[in-house]
Amino acid sequence: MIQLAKELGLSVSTVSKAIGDSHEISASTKKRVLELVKKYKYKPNPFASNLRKKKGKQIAVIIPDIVNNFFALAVDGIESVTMSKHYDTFIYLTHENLEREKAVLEHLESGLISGLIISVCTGREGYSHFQEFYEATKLPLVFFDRVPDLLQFPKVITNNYESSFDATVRLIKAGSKRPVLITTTEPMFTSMERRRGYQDALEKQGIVFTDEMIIHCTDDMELNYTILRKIFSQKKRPDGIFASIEKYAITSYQVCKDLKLVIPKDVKVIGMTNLRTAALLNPSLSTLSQPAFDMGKEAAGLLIKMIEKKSYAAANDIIVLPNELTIRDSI
Amino acid sequence: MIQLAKELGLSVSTVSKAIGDSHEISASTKKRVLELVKKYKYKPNPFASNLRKKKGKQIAVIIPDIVNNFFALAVDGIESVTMSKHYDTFIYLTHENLEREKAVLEHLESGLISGLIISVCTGREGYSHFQEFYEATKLPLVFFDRVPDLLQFPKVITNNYESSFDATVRLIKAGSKRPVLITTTEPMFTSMERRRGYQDALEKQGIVFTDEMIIHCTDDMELNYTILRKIFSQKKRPDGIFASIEKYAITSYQVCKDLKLVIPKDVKVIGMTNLRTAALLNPSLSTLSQPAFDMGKEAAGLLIKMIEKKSYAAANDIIVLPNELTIRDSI
DNA sequence: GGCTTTTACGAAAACGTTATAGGGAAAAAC
DNA sequence: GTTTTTCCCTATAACGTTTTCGTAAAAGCC
Repeated sequence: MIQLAKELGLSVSTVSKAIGDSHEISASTKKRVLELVKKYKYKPNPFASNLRKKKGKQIAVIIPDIVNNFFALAVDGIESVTMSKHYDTFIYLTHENLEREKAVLEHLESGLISGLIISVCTGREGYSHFQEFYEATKLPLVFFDRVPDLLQFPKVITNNYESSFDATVRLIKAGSKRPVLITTTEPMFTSMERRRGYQDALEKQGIVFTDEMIIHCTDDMELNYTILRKIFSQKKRPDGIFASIEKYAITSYQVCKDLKLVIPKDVKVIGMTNLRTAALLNPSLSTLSQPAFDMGKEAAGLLIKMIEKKSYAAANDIIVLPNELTIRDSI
Repeated sequence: MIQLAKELGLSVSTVSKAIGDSHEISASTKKRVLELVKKYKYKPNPFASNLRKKKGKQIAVIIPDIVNNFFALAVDGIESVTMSKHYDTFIYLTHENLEREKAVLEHLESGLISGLIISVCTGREGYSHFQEFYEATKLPLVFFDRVPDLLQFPKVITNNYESSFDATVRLIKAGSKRPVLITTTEPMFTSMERRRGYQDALEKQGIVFTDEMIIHCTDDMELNYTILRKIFSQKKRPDGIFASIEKYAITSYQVCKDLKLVIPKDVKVIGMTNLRTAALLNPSLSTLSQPAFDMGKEAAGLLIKMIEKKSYAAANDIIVLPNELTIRDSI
């Protein structure tokens, strides 16, 4: 910039202001400056700029996993916004590891970023690190999908309860007398909402709920297979599945295939998933899918609004987007 | 830091050096400093630090797409390395848009990062922006998978030629008399290598190659369906498919299903894909899959080595990893 | 014309680090 | 006993911006 100033016969302050499009600078000077900027492809040093301004145009995204269509789509949505607003996006993966999540948050307390989008890892304890992060930095935080239900932060979620209710009703109306819910052992707000929807649907449809109708699966695909196979080998086996997690729908299919249970005749299945190949499975899988891309977009939009203080009210916003039920051949 | 220095009765320089573990500082002082650092959870301001040191611990990843198992896995691999080395990772998506790719590169000339990992978007012209980026910044660049074959940069690729050769041979040995290659209209180094492997395998196996045996598909899934359906409706239709791009395998399945062509009896299929659901398709899809996670790991490892100048020789490294052929029921 | 206000620019300080050069005391070397 | 070396530490100047404040000239006002 000193170079530019010298060549233009101006001071660095003037050049800086011209680049920043300050009203203090005349149109003619701005034009002269910008021309030279273009000529030399000059780019202000972001570190110097951020240091002086005490903030930058960088945000971070913390998610459990990227090898998962839902999160990949969400990141896609986030990036589409940050790109258009000229923000840079850091990405951090926790792999469902709470310690890792805490470590990333602590690292970010250094002030590297101006805002943060998070989908928390499994487990419903230990939300305190988010609160601490906020106290320490006062930076805007936006949660999406996997949100800490007990904390007061802006969130982007889906209508898990209602859509799970609807999906379960569809299973029952399609003829399932004993539909089970496959969920995770890990406590999560989203799964609890889905479970509530499932149970309320049963009640509404006059089906008696028993504890065995909730099947708890894990992160271990092999183990899940064993668990499901055992349950579906029983004489009084379930005749419907609401798989509330993507991968459990896949395992269900595997088990049914191996046990020669015909979908949808013997077992009706609806899976909560964003898999693009759902329509190509045999039979094509009925899905309850989340508007992942839009969730990312909304979260990023909200965050940037908060960063740029265009909307102070945003702080307690909770944006609810609808899940989409797509009925295919599996029910 | 001034605060810390005051409280310890030391100068800021001493504190800075103690934190930086400089040999100029005695062990006892270091201990005192680090204790207070811990107590106050002090984190050096990265902008100030980067500004003064003229470099930082941030790198960028530029890829065409994240909603694609291959790239998601690669990012996972990259992040696993950057995380352990305490680097921060920016992510940028080009969506196969060359202009976007150029814009990101130009943006990064500001000096925000210390290194760059790229998988280029389709099209084999216009590699000059990479060269220009390098000239302007002298920053280390590592390419993976989609590499600019004409440029001298370190690369992480797979044995596309050999593995495509092998896959084609397997198709033929499984009984296909007229296997076709489905590839993209967009020129890319990887597809060209795959095509070479395919053609050489045909020749080796004594099958006469004709131009119609290369089927060009696009980014438009609807159009691809139409193209494939037309070809497979002909009386003299192909009896084997080597789908060299993930999504084309899916469309192939759809077309076969709709035309009531039985896989593998009527048509044998091998798809180049990292889809986790390949085994669940009907019939299960034989795949040639890329070691995406490892490619990401290698690329990030190489980049960080170059950044930290531990290995000057890295600059012209080309790391070749093997693709994996998994034969399932589709051939 | 004398007054205030506005416009357009520059000087200098600040942002929070790290690197360079330097210095004083203690230890080592002769 | 003097010189040299080593060990710790400090003062100060960067790094490249932005911002605050000051000011001269131009413009507006009666």
